[in-house]
Amino acid sequence: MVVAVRAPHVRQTNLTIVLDHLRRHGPSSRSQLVSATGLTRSAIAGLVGELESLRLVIEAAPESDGSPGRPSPIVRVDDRHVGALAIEIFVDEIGVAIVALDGSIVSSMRLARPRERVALAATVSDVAGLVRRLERQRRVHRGGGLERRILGVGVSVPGLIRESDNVVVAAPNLGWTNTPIAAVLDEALALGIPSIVGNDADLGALAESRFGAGVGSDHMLFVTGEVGVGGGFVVAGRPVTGHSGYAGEVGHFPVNPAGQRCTCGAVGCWETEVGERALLRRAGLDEHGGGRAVEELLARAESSDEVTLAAIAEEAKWLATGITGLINVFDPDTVVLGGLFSRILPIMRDRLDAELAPLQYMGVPRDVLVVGASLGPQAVTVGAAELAFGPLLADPARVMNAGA
Amino acid sequence: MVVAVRAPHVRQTNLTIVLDHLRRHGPSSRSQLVSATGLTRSAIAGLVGELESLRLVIEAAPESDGSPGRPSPIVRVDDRHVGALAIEIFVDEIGVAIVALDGSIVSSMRLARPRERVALAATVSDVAGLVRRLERQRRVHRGGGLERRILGVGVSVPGLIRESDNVVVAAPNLGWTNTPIAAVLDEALALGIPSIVGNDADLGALAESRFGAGVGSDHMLFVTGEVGVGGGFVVAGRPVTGHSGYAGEVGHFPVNPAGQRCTCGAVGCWETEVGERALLRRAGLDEHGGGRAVEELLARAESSDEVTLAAIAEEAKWLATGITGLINVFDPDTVVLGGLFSRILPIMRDRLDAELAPLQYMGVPRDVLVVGASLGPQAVTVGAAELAFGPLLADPARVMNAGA
DNA sequence: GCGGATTTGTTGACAACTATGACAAACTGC
DNA sequence: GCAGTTTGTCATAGTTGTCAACAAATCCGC
Repeated sequence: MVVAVRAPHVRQTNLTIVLDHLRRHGPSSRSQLVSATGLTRSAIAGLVGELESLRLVIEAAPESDGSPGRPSPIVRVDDRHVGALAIEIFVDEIGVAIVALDGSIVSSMRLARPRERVALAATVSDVAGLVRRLERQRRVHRGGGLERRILGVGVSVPGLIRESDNVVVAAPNLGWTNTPIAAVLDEALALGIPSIVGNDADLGALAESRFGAGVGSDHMLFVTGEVGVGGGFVVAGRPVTGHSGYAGEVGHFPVNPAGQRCTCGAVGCWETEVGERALLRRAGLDEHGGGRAVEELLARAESSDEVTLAAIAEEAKWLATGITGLINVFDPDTVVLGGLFSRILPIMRDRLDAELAPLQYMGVPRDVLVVGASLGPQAVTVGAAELAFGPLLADPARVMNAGA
Repeated sequence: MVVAVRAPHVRQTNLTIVLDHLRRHGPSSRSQLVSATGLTRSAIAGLVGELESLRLVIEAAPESDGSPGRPSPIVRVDDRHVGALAIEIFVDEIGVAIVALDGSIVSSMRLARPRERVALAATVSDVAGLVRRLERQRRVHRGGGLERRILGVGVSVPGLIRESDNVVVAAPNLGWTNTPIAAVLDEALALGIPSIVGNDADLGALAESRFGAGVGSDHMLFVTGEVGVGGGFVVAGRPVTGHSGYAGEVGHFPVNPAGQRCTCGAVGCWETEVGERALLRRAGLDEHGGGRAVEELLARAESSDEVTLAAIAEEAKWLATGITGLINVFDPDTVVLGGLFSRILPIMRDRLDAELAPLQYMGVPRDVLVVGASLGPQAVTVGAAELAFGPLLADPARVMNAGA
């Protein structure tokens, strides 16, 4: 059912647009907001005033910029009063963080863990413990200072997430199947705020598009090399999630029918040719060697080891193959490479460009920017927080008035 | 610049929602509109009244359905007063048609043409001639009857279209490059209505999603087998066009690096393995034999010719490979197969299902419906008209009041 | 056939929001 | 200090959907 628009929706939408503009473009004067939104001065005054009373933005004294006329007050996002709890679940570690509305990480904690503790119960217990420690730390640091309202909980999981009920349908590396992580976590944390769960690559894509290398892009494709390969497509700041939220599983995109069998059962998936395992294998290292093996590989590349450089060149070739397919299907203006891919990008840049050039469709120049991610490992943290901030951004007044 | 929402936008949006609902779900009573949109009875009364005075809908007498209460008048799309001109440019023929607001084809004409006339000038001159003949026929048939206002011109071209200025960037089968078809056509037709150009596969996707096999689907993927392979993805009734309008070129999606060289220059594109040329080649027929060769192939399949059936089975295998990749990337709820694929679907159904089953991601059931297209060759006609109706659907009052 | 229950259309008062225009405030440049 | 320019503020007006009350049209049971 398509819900129609009602009169108050106008206000809600315009509040969102102003807040969003400030988050994306940084501090702006009121008059800049007027020209950016097309609204009148009075409308902007009302909207900024309401956001200010919701403590979501602050107005600073006008600064004269040398041009004639009365100077306009500067409005910026107020990063002091609200926050999101970002929870990251990886195979080898878990992390929790408090993220402010401007995307900055206020405080965070990480915990390495042995493979025996990846099961649901152990994971949730470890996360709850970490959250309690973070809370204690916050209380000490605050020292009578600011109370930051936590508005949402965003959870990153390396697996397939069903959007409708936040269930982890499959997370092969964790051994989870149909795991109701959100429900279990909500009970353990008892914060009274429902968690929202997302796929790690999708969250990375979201963060890069809003605060990282994808800022300014309309149609961004994010491809990240972790143990496997993940991806996400973001149109106009919104992730394309697909019917159930499973979109972006580019790792299992068939590129080589003569290739290797994938963990998913099919043959020749993209992630059998690119990503950590494929690269380590080609470089003659243990493909299950994890982070330590990757560091070894990068060191060897640094010292121009031939086998290693050849492996990276091969990686570039297959990366280009898949990216070409995705460009033909999605037509992005920017492709952001994350994770392992962004680390080896400087080394494989030339080869990658050379492989991409002739593969363009019909000789038509596609004008696609291929760049490395700029947020690094923090992308997932920020992305999880963005997920948690979703309701606030969609309807600022409702969310802020709810718990006040 | 994101334009903010203003008060009149509410009405515009609600008019669109009501009109759209009637087009998609067929005639509805006012009370059905109330529950579908969430608006009040008074609001619906106002909206329906305005659409009626714009001559876009008609209200029929209430029909009692046996339930208690006052019966509600039936509202349906008025298909008599407005229309779109759909122009289809193929390699071997061109077609023009008048399509009503409800998606029905009012009148149409086709013209087969020799390969010598595919150049821009000859094409436009042939199209203009055909449009004039259609106009004459309309005038005769009308016989003092209804005047149908033509609100837009939609043009289908088998090539890459730049959305921003309706230029055909590349149409290999026509030999066109950077061809400003819309501008030239506007001058030749002199209708005073700007043409909007779309890719044939994208238009087929749009039509199937609104009036064909994709009705009711939220996330539809359309894959059509013509000489090459085209595709389109439609989310919530809107085509995903990409940054420049090039999205959906699934034919040049790399599936077999050990395969054949494609006309685009790359190796192993999907359309080297599936589509008319690939199928004819495998069946031992002339791959450039066109429609006649396809009919021969279908006849042989009918009489259970072994080579032909093996070729179709191979087609099913490669079709499944590509579809799997697209499902993993897009997560559609429905995949609609068009063109050649829908014709051979009954023959390859079992093989296709068998190939698709094990290729699902991580053993998670994906619950994707794979169906044949239901509009046949009319899909492109209807899709071109939908493109032309775009402005009307986006703002009914403005468009109808403009030329009145 | 008749009255009650139910559903729906209509009408007018109301609320929410933005637009408009007049005026005041704050700055630059001369 | 004054003219010119830009911006904030305020009151008023216009548009649109909501709400509540009432009228209309149907079904059902008697």
